[in-house]
Amino acid sequence: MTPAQRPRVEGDREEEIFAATVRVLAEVGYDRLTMDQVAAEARASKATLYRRWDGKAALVVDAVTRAKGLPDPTVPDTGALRGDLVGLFCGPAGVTERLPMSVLGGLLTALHTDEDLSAAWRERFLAPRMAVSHEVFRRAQERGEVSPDADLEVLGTVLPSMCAFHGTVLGRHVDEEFVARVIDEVLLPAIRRPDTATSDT
Amino acid sequence: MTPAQRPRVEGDREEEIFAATVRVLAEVGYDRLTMDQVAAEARASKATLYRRWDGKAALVVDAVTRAKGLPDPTVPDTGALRGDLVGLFCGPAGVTERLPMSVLGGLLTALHTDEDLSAAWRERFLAPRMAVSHEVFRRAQERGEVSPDADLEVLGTVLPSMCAFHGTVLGRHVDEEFVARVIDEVLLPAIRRPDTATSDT
Amino acid sequence: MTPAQRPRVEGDREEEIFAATVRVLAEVGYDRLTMDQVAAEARASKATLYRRWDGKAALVVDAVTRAKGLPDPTVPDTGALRGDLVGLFCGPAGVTERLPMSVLGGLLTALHTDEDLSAAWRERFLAPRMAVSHEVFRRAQERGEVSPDADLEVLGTVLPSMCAFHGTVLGRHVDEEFVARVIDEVLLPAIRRPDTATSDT
Amino acid sequence: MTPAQRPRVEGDREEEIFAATVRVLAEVGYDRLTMDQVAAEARASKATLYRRWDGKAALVVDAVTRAKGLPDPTVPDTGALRGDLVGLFCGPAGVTERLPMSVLGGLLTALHTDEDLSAAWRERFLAPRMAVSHEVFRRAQERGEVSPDADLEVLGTVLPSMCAFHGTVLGRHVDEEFVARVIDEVLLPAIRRPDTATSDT
DNA sequence: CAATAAACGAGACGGTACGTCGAGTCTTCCT
DNA sequence: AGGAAGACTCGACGTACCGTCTCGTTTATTG
Repeated sequence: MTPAQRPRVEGDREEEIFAATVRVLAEVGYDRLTMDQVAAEARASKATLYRRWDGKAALVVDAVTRAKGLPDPTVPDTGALRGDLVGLFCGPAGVTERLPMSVLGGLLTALHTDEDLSAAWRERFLAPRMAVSHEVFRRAQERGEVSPDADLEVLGTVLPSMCAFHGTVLGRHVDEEFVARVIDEVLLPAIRRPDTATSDT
Repeated sequence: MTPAQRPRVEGDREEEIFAATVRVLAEVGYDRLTMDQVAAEARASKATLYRRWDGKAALVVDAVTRAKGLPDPTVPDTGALRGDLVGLFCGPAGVTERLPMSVLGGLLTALHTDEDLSAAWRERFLAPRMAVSHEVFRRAQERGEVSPDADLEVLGTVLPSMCAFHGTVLGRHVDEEFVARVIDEVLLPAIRRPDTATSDT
Repeated sequence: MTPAQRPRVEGDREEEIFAATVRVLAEVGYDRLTMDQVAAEARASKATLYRRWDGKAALVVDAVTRAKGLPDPTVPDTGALRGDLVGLFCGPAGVTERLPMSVLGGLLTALHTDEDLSAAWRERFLAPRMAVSHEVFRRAQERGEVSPDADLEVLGTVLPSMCAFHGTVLGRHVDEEFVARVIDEVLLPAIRRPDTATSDT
Repeated sequence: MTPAQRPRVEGDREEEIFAATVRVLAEVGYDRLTMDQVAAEARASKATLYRRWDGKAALVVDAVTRAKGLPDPTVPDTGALRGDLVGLFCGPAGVTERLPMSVLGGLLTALHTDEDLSAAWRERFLAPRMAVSHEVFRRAQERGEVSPDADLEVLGTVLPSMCAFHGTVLGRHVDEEFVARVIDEVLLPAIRRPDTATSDT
């Protein structure tokens, strides 16, 4: 048998459970993930899981949000809006990986049902990413790339929305080409500075 | 004890089951809908449901797709892109109703898992709606409202994407004001004919 | 397609259905026999089966009772009780075959539940066999082999009872050796004429 | 065969489930007993039932075999074979109660199909009872009531067989009168000691 | 350094929904 | 007109997963 599995320091244990959760998540996707499977993978008991989290959805949200090793969205600074956006969405924390779409698709049901969960998801996962995106647009606006009266809140949502739609509803793979296409065909033309939008793929 | 067991015409039974499915769907939402409930509502047996459909998701997709009485997306013709889009998205088959978002959110899990189902969903539900949307843009292009070299495929996806994102992921209500905002702040500026995009809210 | 399946004369059709029933019965036993299987085997529709019989049990009872080709219990006459009994129970209509026990075991549930069925079973299947058995004892009594005040009703039930018990409850195979043993160790000693019971195996 | 598992208390839960099973069994009989009903009666979940038992038949066999409060066959000792047999078969664990026949009839189908079940039934239910019966005969033989060369195995089966046959196949009620009749008309005459068999009803 | 309370692994449990199966009923179409 | 074909309702089956619970064990903290 394995040598004595001692109760860990609180933070430690959570970390391992998060890791196990993300591992299972990546392997079978959200809806085929079961609590028993996570418990087994983490050599934990289900009681331990439910002691800390409200349920499967809460655990997954927490894991996806707080697991170590998960890439953080970083604010790139290429000096131009286009480069910043491509870097942000196609980087390590971007949407071109398979996992985010799988998780998002599976969570939607739960998000729609559970208000607490929905709030947690928005605050911990969405908000930081939207903030980074917003920051990118704000800087572009400062540089004069974006019209001063542009609606940054809406513009900042275009790319996430379209990536999510493509990845989940349309079931197509979200790659850099798609991201670039949205930027070039929708965002740059829409920011009302045609002179800076002449760059093409 | 058999209340009016009328002879069933070809496909009659399906109609009734679809109706019952949509009824339950509207009442409790996708994830709280159970096959037993649908069976009871339709005075059908579960065997009948499973004989025709692979499961809950397949039944719901079929029902949402083929049930009589569901509003069809119609091509409005107001003579201007903005009016057409508002009419399309805020009309009876639009996205401002509560049902479509509830259903969409619940289905995504299943869509992600089952390829057949996903295909059916795209072909029967999405494709017609996307076609209508595309048609609206095509006519606007003919009228000269939209630049001839605009990427209609991407532009036509902007509004559905953003409505779906707002309604499901962000959990906000999608109303006419939001639709108008997206049109005015993103779409019209992006179509590269600033002279026709001067209309404001 | 199969060539025209014309409606048959009533008795004819029943005969074929009985044959199919017995065929299926012999193959899979009573409890694994399904009405669909019988219908398919007989190229009949289930409606036809249920038009004539009350259900599975009734059909099987009727088939086992009235199917052509099934051996009838015949009254042997060897001049001695022992020979008559062995001939009766180990002959073609005897209990040493596999089918009767399989059928009997399966029917018991239904017999216990349905009074009509139970009556039919007793009248059509049991009664004739018991009558033959009784006749054998009566003749032995006339010959003086059996005491005049012996209780023929009980004695006549000993062998069927014990064969049924061995075959169904104890799950052992009923063969000629067992029949002979019961006759020699129980019946003959019990008929109160020790002088005629000295014959041993 | 159950591996030493640990419910709340060792075997506690099983006891309750057995009790519920026997209760339902006595109320509606074997074939109208459903697993859901037992689960409800025992406030158990079906999963619990199926975790421990293979199905309805296995549960019932186990319950009838191991439930506390069920009367055990006890070896009476009246000093005479006749009294012992009447006491054994008409006592609290005897065959004159309604339940045993109802259960036996219902189980036969399953016993015939499932070999494991059949073995369990024979070992746990039949064997102890047959052993008691055999013991009664053995003592009678020691006392000289029964001929030393009598076939006790067969003789011990006569009464169970005939009671089972009467109760299930013939559908007649098995009462003390019938038991006495079999003893007096078959068994006592057959034991080859006419001098001790002169006792009449 | 032993005693104790907290956290834990293991996994049985109640509950709910699932998807399947067979009995028996019913309609339609065909001959 | 009667039968074959087979869809239909009903109800029970056996399974899967969620979230709760109990038990015995391990660990960190106290007396």
